[in-house]
Amino acid sequence: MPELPEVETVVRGLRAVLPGRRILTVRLGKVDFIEDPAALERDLPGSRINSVRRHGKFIVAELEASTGSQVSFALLIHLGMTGQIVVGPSEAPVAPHTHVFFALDDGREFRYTDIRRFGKMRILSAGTQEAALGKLGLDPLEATQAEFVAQLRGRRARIKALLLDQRVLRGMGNIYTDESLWRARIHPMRLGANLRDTELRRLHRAVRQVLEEAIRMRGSSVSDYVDSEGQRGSFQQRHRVYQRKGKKCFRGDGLIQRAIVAGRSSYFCPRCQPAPRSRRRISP
DNA sequence: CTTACGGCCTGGGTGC
DNA sequence: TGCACCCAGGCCGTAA
Repeated sequence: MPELPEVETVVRGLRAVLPGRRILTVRLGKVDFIEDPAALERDLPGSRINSVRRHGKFIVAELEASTGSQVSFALLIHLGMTGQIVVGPSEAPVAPHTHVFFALDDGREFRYTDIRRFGKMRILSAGTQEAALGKLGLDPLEATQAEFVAQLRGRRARIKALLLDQRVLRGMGNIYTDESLWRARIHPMRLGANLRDTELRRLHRAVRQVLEEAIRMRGSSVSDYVDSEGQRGSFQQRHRVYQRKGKKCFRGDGLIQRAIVAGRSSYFCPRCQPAPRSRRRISP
């Protein structure tokens, strides 16, 4: 499942091959995950890719319309759960569930494959970019400790839900949320408002460490994630809690538990990550 | 306004 | 062999 480190790895790969390239033709398969397929077919052919960047879990390719016109727009891609982008020779065999093909001016082809089609693709004109991306919260790697703490302090939702909320922090998903909470020794059901500042600072450090290490290891390949060169990541070898239910905690004798928190399966060590005092429903 | 929750989309994996 | 069921991330509607 592509989260921040996987998307960052894909973006770095694309950045090595796409800037300067021109899109010659567009071919589409199933289009139900594309906001406006006709816009892709209309605007992309002849356009030039100026840059590629990551915004949370989104990939943003900045484009310039065909020769001379100077009109700039962007292609926004979200990989969802199973989205993959590969840039390679146009004669390479086509993977199943490949629904987008861009022929590039160096003879290669940009392909988007997405088994479940939970991904999203849309064209952003200059005016709509802020509306599409402005709602997102802090980048967890760019946020200072003070900004991070300020964003979570006083919030009454569970810390797991807050970390997953893209309006609070952009880019965290289920894996890195659980791994960060384990490192910070914070139970996923704790409420933001009940965390001490020292705990929030510890969490900030844990989030940064986990994400940075995961990026160095080119992400986690749990099921089918591969980067733009078709390479798997290796951070799954460093997972301490994710999908380790019943196994021994790396820090002691605790056994990793699984529970649904914020509607997501969550893994944690009940010994290192003490549960909040369960003051349940007080309804009459 | 904030939070919680259920449902929806899709299809591979699992278990019976 | 078949098939019901689970699950994933984001989003939306609804309720408290």
